[in-house]
Amino acid sequence: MPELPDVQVFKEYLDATSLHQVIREVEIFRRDILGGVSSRSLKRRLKGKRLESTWRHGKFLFVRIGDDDDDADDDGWLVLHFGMTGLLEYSKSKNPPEHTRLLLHFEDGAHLAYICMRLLGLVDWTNDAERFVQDKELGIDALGEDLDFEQFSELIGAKQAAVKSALMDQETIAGLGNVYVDEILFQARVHPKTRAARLSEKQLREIFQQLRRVLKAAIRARAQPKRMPKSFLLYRRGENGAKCPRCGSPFQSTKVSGRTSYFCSRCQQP
DNA sequence: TTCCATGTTCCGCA
DNA sequence: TTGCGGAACATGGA
Repeated sequence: MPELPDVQVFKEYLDATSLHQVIREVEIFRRDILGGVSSRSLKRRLKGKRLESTWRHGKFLFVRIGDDDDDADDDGWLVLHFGMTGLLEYSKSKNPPEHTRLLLHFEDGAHLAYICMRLLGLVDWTNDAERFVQDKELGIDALGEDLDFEQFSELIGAKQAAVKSALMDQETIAGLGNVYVDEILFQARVHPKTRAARLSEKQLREIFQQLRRVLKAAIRARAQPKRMPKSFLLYRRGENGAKCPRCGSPFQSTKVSGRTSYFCSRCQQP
Protein backbone atom coordinates (compact mmCIF):
# COMPACT_ATOMS: atom_id res chain seq x y z
CA MET A 1 0.00 0.00 0.00
CA PRO A 2 2.45 2.64 -1.04
CA GLU A 3 1.17 5.81 0.57
CA LEU A 4 3.26 8.01 2.84
CA PRO A 5 3.56 5.51 5.73
CA ASP A 6 4.52 2.67 3.42
CA VAL A 7 7.15 4.76 1.66
CA GLN A 8 8.53 5.90 5.02
CA VAL A 9 8.86 2.24 5.99
CA PHE A 10 10.65 1.51 2.70
CA LYS A 11 12.99 4.40 3.47
CA GLU A 12 13.84 3.04 6.90
CA TYR A 13 14.24 -0.44 5.43
CA LEU A 14 16.64 0.82 2.78
CA ASP A 15 18.57 2.81 5.41
CA ALA A 16 18.93 -0.28 7.59
CA THR A 17 19.93 -2.70 4.83
CA SER A 18 21.59 -0.90 1.95
CA LEU A 19 23.01 2.45 3.00
CA HIS A 20 26.74 2.99 2.30
CA GLN A 21 26.91 -0.11 0.13
CA VAL A 22 28.73 0.04 -3.20
CA ILE A 23 26.75 -0.93 -6.30
CA ARG A 24 28.64 -3.54 -8.28
CA GLU A 25 26.08 -4.23 -10.99
CA VAL A 26 22.70 -2.90 -12.10
CA GLU A 27 19.96 -4.84 -13.86
CA ILE A 28 16.91 -3.20 -15.40
CA PHE A 29 14.31 -5.78 -16.40
CA ARG A 30 11.60 -3.46 -17.69
CA ARG A 31 12.11 -0.06 -19.23
CA ASP A 32 8.42 0.78 -18.77
CA ILE A 33 9.09 1.99 -15.26
CA LEU A 34 11.83 4.44 -16.29
CA GLY A 35 10.96 8.13 -16.41
CA GLY A 36 13.12 10.57 -18.38
CA VAL A 37 16.33 8.63 -17.86
CA SER A 38 17.53 5.98 -20.31
CA SER A 39 18.45 2.50 -19.21
CA ARG A 40 22.07 2.99 -20.24
CA SER A 41 22.42 6.34 -18.54
CA LEU A 42 20.91 5.11 -15.29
CA LYS A 43 23.27 2.14 -15.18
CA ARG A 44 26.26 4.37 -15.78
CA ARG A 45 25.19 6.72 -13.00
CA LEU A 46 24.68 3.93 -10.47
CA LYS A 47 27.49 1.50 -11.17
CA GLY A 48 30.43 1.74 -8.80
CA LYS A 49 28.65 4.34 -6.68
CA ARG A 50 27.39 4.27 -3.15
CA LEU A 51 23.96 4.78 -1.59
CA GLU A 52 24.72 7.72 0.67
CA SER A 53 21.42 8.87 2.16
CA THR A 54 17.69 8.92 1.57
CA TRP A 55 14.96 11.53 1.55
CA ARG A 56 11.21 11.12 1.29
CA HIS A 57 8.69 13.65 0.04
CA GLY A 58 5.09 12.51 -0.14
CA LYS A 59 5.10 9.14 -1.86
CA PHE A 60 8.49 9.69 -3.52
CA LEU A 61 11.72 8.21 -2.18
CA PHE A 62 15.04 9.77 -3.20
CA VAL A 63 18.35 7.94 -2.77
CA ARG A 64 21.52 10.02 -2.80
CA ILE A 65 24.14 8.40 -5.04
CA GLY A 66 27.82 9.31 -4.77
CA ASP A 67 31.38 8.06 -4.63
CA ASP A 68 34.71 8.89 -3.05
CA ASP A 69 35.77 11.37 -5.71
CA ASP A 70 35.69 14.99 -4.79
CA ASP A 71 34.43 15.61 -8.27
CA ALA A 72 30.72 15.49 -7.62
CA ASP A 73 29.61 16.02 -11.21
CA ASP A 74 28.03 12.60 -11.47
CA ASP A 75 26.35 12.72 -8.11
CA GLY A 76 22.60 12.90 -7.91
CA TRP A 77 19.49 11.11 -6.78
CA LEU A 78 17.84 7.85 -7.72
CA VAL A 79 14.09 8.56 -7.71
CA LEU A 80 11.66 5.82 -6.68
CA HIS A 81 7.88 5.88 -6.77
CA PHE A 82 5.94 2.75 -5.93
CA GLY A 83 2.67 3.15 -7.80
CA MET A 84 0.02 0.84 -6.39
CA THR A 85 2.03 -2.34 -6.01
CA GLY A 86 5.67 -1.39 -5.53
CA LEU A 87 8.04 -2.41 -2.74
CA LEU A 88 11.70 -2.97 -1.89
CA GLU A 89 13.32 -6.23 -0.93
CA TYR A 90 16.88 -6.74 0.26
CA SER A 91 18.21 -10.23 0.01
CA LYS A 92 21.26 -12.41 -0.38
CA SER A 93 19.43 -15.15 -2.26
CA LYS A 94 20.42 -15.93 -5.81
CA ASN A 95 17.17 -15.30 -7.63
CA PRO A 96 15.41 -11.94 -7.47
CA PRO A 97 11.73 -11.91 -6.45
CA GLU A 98 8.99 -12.07 -9.06
CA HIS A 99 8.13 -8.71 -10.73
CA THR A 100 11.55 -7.26 -9.93
CA ARG A 101 12.05 -4.32 -12.30
CA LEU A 102 15.33 -2.89 -11.02
CA LEU A 103 18.03 -4.84 -9.21
CA LEU A 104 21.07 -3.33 -7.50
CA HIS A 105 23.85 -5.82 -6.78
CA PHE A 106 26.16 -4.81 -3.94
CA GLU A 107 29.79 -5.66 -3.47
CA ASP A 108 29.02 -7.82 -0.46
CA GLY A 109 26.93 -10.16 -2.62
CA ALA A 110 23.52 -9.00 -1.48
CA HIS A 111 21.06 -7.14 -3.66
CA LEU A 112 18.20 -4.68 -3.38
CA ALA A 113 15.18 -5.31 -5.59
CA TYR A 114 12.63 -2.72 -6.67
CA ILE A 115 9.52 -4.80 -7.27
CA CYS A 116 6.49 -3.38 -9.07
CA MET A 117 3.92 -5.85 -10.30
CA ARG A 118 1.56 -3.43 -12.03
CA LEU A 119 4.21 -1.19 -13.58
CA LEU A 120 2.52 1.96 -12.38
CA GLY A 121 5.59 2.99 -10.43
CA LEU A 122 8.50 5.13 -11.52
CA VAL A 123 12.28 4.87 -11.46
CA ASP A 124 14.13 8.03 -12.48
CA TRP A 125 17.21 10.15 -11.96
CA THR A 126 17.57 13.76 -10.88
CA ASN A 127 20.46 16.01 -9.99
CA ASP A 128 18.32 18.01 -7.62
CA ALA A 129 15.66 16.28 -5.55
CA GLU A 130 14.00 19.49 -4.41
CA ARG A 131 13.72 20.72 -7.96
CA PHE A 132 12.23 17.37 -8.96
CA VAL A 133 9.54 17.93 -6.33
CA GLN A 134 8.92 21.44 -7.67
CA ASP A 135 8.70 20.23 -11.25
CA LYS A 136 6.18 17.58 -10.24
CA GLU A 137 4.28 20.37 -8.49
CA LEU A 138 4.00 18.34 -5.32
CA GLY A 139 2.49 20.04 -2.32
CA ILE A 140 3.92 20.20 1.18
CA ASP A 141 4.70 16.81 2.76
CA ALA A 142 1.81 15.58 4.91
CA LEU A 143 4.16 15.01 7.86
CA GLY A 144 6.37 18.00 7.12
CA GLU A 145 7.44 20.01 10.16
CA ASP A 146 6.28 23.19 8.48
CA LEU A 147 2.69 22.10 7.88
CA ASP A 148 0.77 23.77 10.69
CA PHE A 149 -2.97 24.04 11.14
CA GLU A 150 -3.17 27.53 9.70
CA GLN A 151 -1.62 26.44 6.44
CA PHE A 152 -3.61 23.19 6.36
CA SER A 153 -6.80 25.15 6.82
CA GLU A 154 -5.92 27.56 4.01
CA LEU A 155 -5.01 24.75 1.64
CA ILE A 156 -7.94 22.42 2.25
CA GLY A 157 -10.62 24.86 3.37
CA ALA A 158 -10.50 26.69 0.04
CA LYS A 159 -11.53 23.69 -2.04
CA GLN A 160 -14.96 23.13 -3.50
CA ALA A 161 -14.19 19.44 -4.03
CA ALA A 162 -15.17 16.62 -1.69
CA VAL A 163 -12.84 16.62 1.31
CA LYS A 164 -11.58 13.19 0.28
CA SER A 165 -10.52 14.45 -3.16
CA ALA A 166 -8.94 17.52 -1.62
CA LEU A 167 -6.82 15.44 0.77
CA MET A 168 -5.77 13.05 -1.99
CA ASP A 169 -4.58 15.83 -4.31
CA GLN A 170 -0.77 15.53 -4.32
CA GLU A 171 -0.36 19.12 -5.50
CA THR A 172 -2.02 20.38 -2.33
CA ILE A 173 -0.56 18.05 0.31
CA ALA A 174 1.73 15.21 -0.71
CA GLY A 175 1.57 11.69 0.71
CA LEU A 176 -2.07 10.80 1.31
CA GLY A 177 -3.87 8.17 -0.76
CA ASN A 178 -7.17 6.36 -0.82
CA VAL A 179 -6.64 4.10 2.18
CA TYR A 180 -5.20 6.60 4.65
CA VAL A 181 -7.63 9.35 3.73
CA ASP A 182 -10.47 6.96 4.56
CA GLU A 183 -8.78 6.28 7.88
CA ILE A 184 -8.24 9.95 8.70
CA LEU A 185 -11.84 10.85 7.87
CA PHE A 186 -13.16 7.91 9.87
CA GLN A 187 -11.12 8.95 12.91
CA ALA A 188 -12.22 12.56 12.46
CA ARG A 189 -15.87 11.48 11.95
CA VAL A 190 -16.26 13.40 8.72
CA HIS A 191 -18.12 12.05 5.70
CA PRO A 192 -15.78 11.67 2.68
CA LYS A 193 -18.16 13.52 0.33
CA THR A 194 -18.39 16.65 2.49
CA ARG A 195 -17.32 19.68 0.46
CA ALA A 196 -14.01 20.83 1.89
CA ALA A 197 -15.07 24.48 1.85
CA ARG A 198 -18.10 23.65 3.99
CA LEU A 199 -16.14 22.07 6.83
CA SER A 200 -16.36 23.86 10.16
CA GLU A 201 -13.16 25.03 11.81
CA LYS A 202 -13.70 22.34 14.40
CA GLN A 203 -13.89 19.66 11.73
CA LEU A 204 -10.79 20.99 9.98
CA ARG A 205 -8.90 20.92 13.28
CA GLU A 206 -10.01 17.37 13.92
CA ILE A 207 -8.95 16.23 10.44
CA PHE A 208 -5.57 17.94 10.84
CA GLN A 209 -4.96 16.27 14.21
CA GLN A 210 -6.08 12.85 13.01
CA LEU A 211 -3.93 13.16 9.90
CA ARG A 212 -0.79 13.36 12.01
CA ARG A 213 -1.95 10.78 14.51
CA VAL A 214 -2.96 8.21 11.86
CA LEU A 215 0.19 8.56 9.78
CA LYS A 216 2.47 8.29 12.79
CA ALA A 217 0.62 5.28 14.17
CA ALA A 218 0.77 3.61 10.76
CA ILE A 219 4.54 4.11 10.53
CA ARG A 220 4.97 2.71 14.05
CA ALA A 221 2.95 -0.32 12.91
CA ARG A 222 5.36 -0.69 9.95
CA ALA A 223 2.34 0.08 7.73
CA GLN A 224 0.90 -3.37 8.45
CA PRO A 225 -2.86 -3.20 9.09
CA LYS A 226 -2.87 -6.01 11.63
CA ARG A 227 -0.30 -4.19 13.75
CA MET A 228 -2.38 -1.03 13.91
CA PRO A 229 -4.77 -0.08 16.70
CA LYS A 230 -7.99 -2.09 16.64
CA SER A 231 -9.85 1.21 16.59
CA PHE A 232 -8.60 1.72 13.03
CA LEU A 233 -10.81 1.20 10.01
CA LEU A 234 -7.68 -0.12 8.35
CA TYR A 235 -7.50 -2.97 10.84
CA ARG A 236 -10.53 -4.55 9.16
CA ARG A 237 -10.74 -2.82 5.77
CA GLY A 238 -11.81 -5.27 3.12
CA GLU A 239 -13.10 -7.86 5.57
CA ASN A 240 -16.56 -9.11 4.78
CA GLY A 241 -19.24 -7.49 6.93
CA ALA A 242 -16.71 -5.40 8.84
CA LYS A 243 -18.26 -3.31 11.58
CA CYS A 244 -17.38 0.07 13.00
CA PRO A 245 -15.32 -0.45 16.18
CA ARG A 246 -17.07 2.54 17.78
CA CYS A 247 -20.76 1.97 17.15
CA GLY A 248 -20.97 -1.51 15.66
CA SER A 249 -22.82 -0.57 12.50
CA PRO A 250 -21.48 -2.13 9.32
CA PHE A 251 -19.10 -0.07 7.20
CA GLN A 252 -20.57 1.31 4.00
CA SER A 253 -18.76 1.83 0.74
CA THR A 254 -19.28 4.48 -1.90
CA LYS A 255 -17.32 6.06 -4.75
CA VAL A 256 -15.69 9.44 -4.31
CA SER A 257 -14.05 10.76 -7.49
CA GLY A 258 -13.75 7.26 -8.77
CA ARG A 259 -12.20 5.63 -5.70
CA THR A 260 -13.90 3.18 -3.39
CA SER A 261 -14.36 4.76 0.00
CA TYR A 262 -15.25 2.99 3.23
CA PHE A 263 -16.96 4.88 6.02
CA CYS A 264 -19.37 4.47 8.91
CA SER A 265 -22.70 6.01 7.96
CA ARG A 266 -23.56 6.52 11.62
CA CYS A 267 -20.32 8.13 12.85
CA GLN A 268 -19.64 10.02 9.61
CA GLN A 269 -22.82 11.92 8.77
CA PRO A 270 -22.87 13.95 5.54
C1' DT B 1 -15.31 -14.00 -17.95
C1' DT B 2 -15.78 -9.76 -15.53
C1' DC B 3 -14.70 -6.73 -12.03
C1' DC B 4 -11.67 -4.66 -8.93
C1' DA B 5 -7.32 -2.98 -6.89
C1' DT B 6 -3.37 1.21 -2.34
C1' DG B 7 -0.83 4.91 -8.03
C1' DT B 8 -0.68 9.27 -11.57
C1' DT B 9 -1.94 11.53 -15.89
C1' DC B 10 -4.84 13.27 -19.25
C1' DC B 11 -9.24 14.83 -21.25
C1' DG B 12 -13.76 16.97 -21.24
C1' DC B 13 -16.95 19.83 -18.99
C1' DA B 14 -18.55 23.58 -16.31
C1' DT C 1 -8.19 29.89 -17.26
C1' DT C 2 -9.07 26.85 -13.45
C1' DG C 3 -11.02 23.23 -10.74
C1' DC C 4 -13.15 18.99 -10.62
C1' DG C 5 -14.51 14.15 -11.88
C1' DG C 6 -13.95 10.22 -14.56
C1' DA C 7 -11.37 7.20 -17.79
C1' DA C 8 -7.09 5.15 -19.06
C1' DC C 9 -2.92 2.94 -18.01
C1' DA C 10 -0.72 -2.59 -16.76
C1' DT C 11 -1.28 -6.77 -14.36
C1' DG C 12 -3.11 -10.37 -11.52
C1' DG C 13 -6.44 -12.25 -8.20
C1' DA C 14 -11.22 -13.15 -6.70
